[in-house]
This record gives sequence, C-alpha cells and structure tokens, in this order.
Amino acid sequence: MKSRQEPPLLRGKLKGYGYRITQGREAIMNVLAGAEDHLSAEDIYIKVHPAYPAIGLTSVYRTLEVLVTTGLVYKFDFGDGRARYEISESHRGGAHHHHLVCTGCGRIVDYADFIDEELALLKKTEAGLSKKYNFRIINHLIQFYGFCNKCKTKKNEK
Amino acid sequence: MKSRQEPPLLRGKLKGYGYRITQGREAIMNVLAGAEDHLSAEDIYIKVHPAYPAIGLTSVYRTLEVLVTTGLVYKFDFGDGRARYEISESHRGGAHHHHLVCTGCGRIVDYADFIDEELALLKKTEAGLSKKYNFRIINHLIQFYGFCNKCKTKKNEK
DNA sequence: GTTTATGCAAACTGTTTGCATTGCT
DNA sequence: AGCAATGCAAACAGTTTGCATAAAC
Repeated sequence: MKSRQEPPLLRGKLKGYGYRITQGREAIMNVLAGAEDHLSAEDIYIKVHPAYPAIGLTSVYRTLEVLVTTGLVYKFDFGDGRARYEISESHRGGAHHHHLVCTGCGRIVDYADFIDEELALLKKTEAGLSKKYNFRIINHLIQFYGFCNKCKTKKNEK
Repeated sequence: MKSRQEPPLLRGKLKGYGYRITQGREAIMNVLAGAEDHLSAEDIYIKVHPAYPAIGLTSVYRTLEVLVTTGLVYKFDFGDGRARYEISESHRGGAHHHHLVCTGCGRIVDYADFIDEELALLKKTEAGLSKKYNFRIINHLIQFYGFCNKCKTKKNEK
C-alpha cells in the first residue's frame, strides 16, 4: 500500500550472503516488503519505477532470482503464465499461509485456516519423505483451485 | 513403457463430452494411458510420432487442453518452465499421489505416504474454505521441494 | 582499483493463434 | 453436408543472455 521507510530486514540478510546493496535492489526490497499481494516481475518493475526510475526489467528478474535462491522471497506459479513473488513471512511479520486460486478470474485468497493442522501434517510428511526417499526437503506448496463467488455463477465461457 | 492396446476409458469419456475421436487424439490418449511418468507436451509429441507420424505439436497442445478442462488429465508445473501432464488416477487404476520435486535435477517422485491423512485434512480444509470464501473448489495441489540424494551432496553450483 | 551489478537489445522457449485444408460424424 | 479438428507458420509472452558501462565496495 504505502511504501515503507523502515530499513527492511532483507537488506542485512542480502548483504550477509555477500551480495552488494544497490539502489535498485533496495527499491525492489522495499516494494516487496510493503506489498500486500503477490506481485509479478512486471508489477514490481512498475512499482519500483517511481522511487527509482532507472530500474530495468532485467534487474528486477536478476534481483528476484537472488532473493529466491537465498530463501528471502518465495516464487509461485498460479497457472496464468507469469511467476508471482512474495516476501517470506519471517521477513514481513506475516503469518504462514497458503493460497486459494480462482481459475476463472485469477483472484488469489491467502488463507491461514487450519494452517496449524496443515503445518503439523506437512512436518510429519516431510520427515517421512525425507527419510524414505533420501531427500533434503526445503519447501512445500499447497494450493486449492476453484471458482470464486463471481466466477462460479457465470456460465463456463471457456 | 509399453504402448497399451486396450481401448482407454478416456475415449468414451471424451466422446461423452461431445468431442470427436480422431486418430491423433486416440494416439495421445494411448500415450498418456501407458506413461509411467509426467510428460511434457513435447514428450507426448515425440511418443505419439511412431504411432501417428502426422501429428503436430499444435494438436498435442489442443488435445491436452481439452483433456485438462474435462478433468481427464491433470496439468502440473514443477518449476522448470514447461507444463507436465498426467492422466487422472481414476482413468488409470493408479492411486492418488502427490509429488516430491528435486530442485537440483528435476527428478520427480510420486509419493502416496500419509496420503490418507493428507486427503482427510484436505477435504476438511476444502469444506472450510469453500464456506468461508464462497468458492467452489475443484482441485488441490501439494508438492514438496528439495534436493535428492545425488543433488544434495554436490556443491550448490547454481 | 576490482569486481559485481546494470541497462539495453536481442535471443530464447514454451505456448497460442490465424487460416486454409482435412476428416469425423 | 456440415462442422470440428488439424497442420503449418507466424505471432506471442515471459524470461534469459551477451556485452559494454556504471556503481559498490
């Protein structure tokens, strides 16, 4: 909503990983820290522009790649052909949540209902899978797909 | 593995939805019915070629779209930039399963461990979300990401 | 002063679309 | 016969890459 002025935690973390803090990266992190929703690379590019007009879309992609590989940002695919990015909850004060995606209009609902049970089961499953398949599990994804109230009434025009 | 000769259940279903049964579609359905793993559109194109060389990649995409929208086939994104397709378990005799994806090499493990618990929770969550957010939920997705035994030992060369 | 990050333009990749032709039903 | 499905080529969209320049450290 409003762009934050507090120095994002991300800054220090990135630096800790040995990356340089540039104006562009800082502006991108500010946008991510202040965003309510799940932004595409182009959304971010546009939101960064006012604060730092010299930004290029390429840098947005490159910065996002760094942030994702360091685990500071999550990357999602909601099936509409463009990736979405979301700051990880630990760097935002937000709660862990999953997504409910409307296949009709693309609307995304963040939900945290049943999240404790989900997480407990995920943790347990993770441990079992880790052991059985000899994986080091880093992350998980849960999404529900369906039609929101607006889309479920209108005829399937697809 | 081996191409099946039994008439796939898909055939009748597709026809039931009002679609025509063409040689290309039949060949595609045979490949899907006989495949062990998760195929990309191009994988399918290549596998269909021997049986029906006139097939075009476009038709593969168009047929897959039909199969996905009718719910006969599931479409997945494992993060490598290409979509994967898998026949729905009810048309294959397989059990419901979820996926464990290696971020290093792209290997995908189908797992069914804890699946009953997962499904029970999913069902419950689905009911809750449906009501609270007024969605008609059609589908869900659960995936775990990590590094397989081969990839977790080698240095992060990325 | 070195080295990493940037911007631009061009390349790339998976997927989609227009259109004339073919082939189910 | 009538209409849905096809193949080809071209268009498309998001993302990535090469390279010379600029900015962190």
